[in-house]
Amino acid sequence: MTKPYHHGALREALLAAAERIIESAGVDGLSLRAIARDSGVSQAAPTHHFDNLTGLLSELAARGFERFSARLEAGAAGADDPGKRVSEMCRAYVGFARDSPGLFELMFRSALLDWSRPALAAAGTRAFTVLLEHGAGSMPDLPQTNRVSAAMTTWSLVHGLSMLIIDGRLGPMLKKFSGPDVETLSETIFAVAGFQNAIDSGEIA
Amino acid sequence: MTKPYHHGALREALLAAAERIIESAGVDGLSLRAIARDSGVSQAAPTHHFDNLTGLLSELAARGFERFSARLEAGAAGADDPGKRVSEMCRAYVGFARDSPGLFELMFRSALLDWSRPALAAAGTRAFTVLLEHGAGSMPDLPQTNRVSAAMTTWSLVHGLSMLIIDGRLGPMLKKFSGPDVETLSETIFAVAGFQNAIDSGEIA
DNA sequence: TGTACATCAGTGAACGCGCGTTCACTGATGTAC
DNA sequence: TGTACATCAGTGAACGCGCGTTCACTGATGTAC
Repeated sequence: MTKPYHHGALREALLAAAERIIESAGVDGLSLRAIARDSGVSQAAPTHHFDNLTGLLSELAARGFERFSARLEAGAAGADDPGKRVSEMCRAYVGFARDSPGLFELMFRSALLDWSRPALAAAGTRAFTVLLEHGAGSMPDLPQTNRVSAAMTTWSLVHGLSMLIIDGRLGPMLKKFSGPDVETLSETIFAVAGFQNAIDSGEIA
Repeated sequence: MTKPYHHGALREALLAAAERIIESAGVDGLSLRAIARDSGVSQAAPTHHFDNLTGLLSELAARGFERFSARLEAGAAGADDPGKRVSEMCRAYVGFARDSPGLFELMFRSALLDWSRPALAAAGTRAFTVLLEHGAGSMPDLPQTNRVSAAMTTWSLVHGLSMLIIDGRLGPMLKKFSGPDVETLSETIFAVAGFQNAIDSGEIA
């Protein structure tokens, strides 16, 4: 089997390579040249598929948000009690961040992305929609402001936890202060999120 | 007044320049050369004061953590009710992030820092201590694990909010979904943090 | 108080590096007739 | 079914850039006697 001159599916291959690199070398290790190298293609080849590095990263982030949304939904789908649903969604959120820390970082470092691209904007919006609908689904009668506030409180909580975990200093800090381990802390916070949601929805006065 | 050959306080000047650059060009715009340029000094001069870029950034981050801790303490000091104290500390946390987004990002991007440096490690630990003592100060009888959990829940919540605000996409998203504005949302979350703390400390069953 | 000398804190040129992007090109593919 | 030709998807060399760091140097400062 000889290498054909035309790759056939270089666009997909480049995105796959980019994800591989982002997870092994970090966001800052990503470059068009590294991606081309990893794909076994000349350094100029990517320009036939993407305007520039920002374009490639934006596409990668868009796909990341799609998978992220799907995972959040799958998490929420596994529970019917509203509080539990939020807890499970939070577990999915942090799970995604821990499984794909590089991709997660990319998705939330907007300086690297072009949010005016429709695919990315749509994917990002969808992720928030999932959090809003499943989190605040149990409070359809509340004013929209309150529903959004509740969703954003949940988002902030798990986003902060994810960031602190990914950054790598949370574990040592917990140890130093004789706190729980990361898993136990996460469970506590998932429970708090579910509980908080119950308060917001009026189930608990 | 002619420029003396010896600067006199170049070390301080370099750190000041670094902070100026980090806030105007972002963390990724920082380089030793840019710092030297901004300080009006040759590009090789910084090596007489810092081992390398990581050393300079670590020192800058350490000082950032000092100011951060002081601000958290000042916030907490302005209130005596435990819940209020936590709320005010959260306000200080987010306020710091919004006032110095570049510095804040640097402080929480450990890939850029050398946490084995004593000054940085001490400053980081101190920040957590402040959060722990003032947040969980009202629950001295609780097991240490619970106190740390409570402090970390608060930390996660405001850290997530800070990150989302700084990243710049929260505002547009709130608008798109007819949510509250950033300030109102922040106030809500500060209140939630105080309330959550009251629950954790056992004041509310 | 003077002076020799060590040390400190700068300069400016140069190194090699990886980067994004452009360019003229060429091989492969698809399509109109 | 053949064939001419346009278009597509690659190559490889080159561009200019900013970077961290090293080097031999020199001016300024401080100190021992």
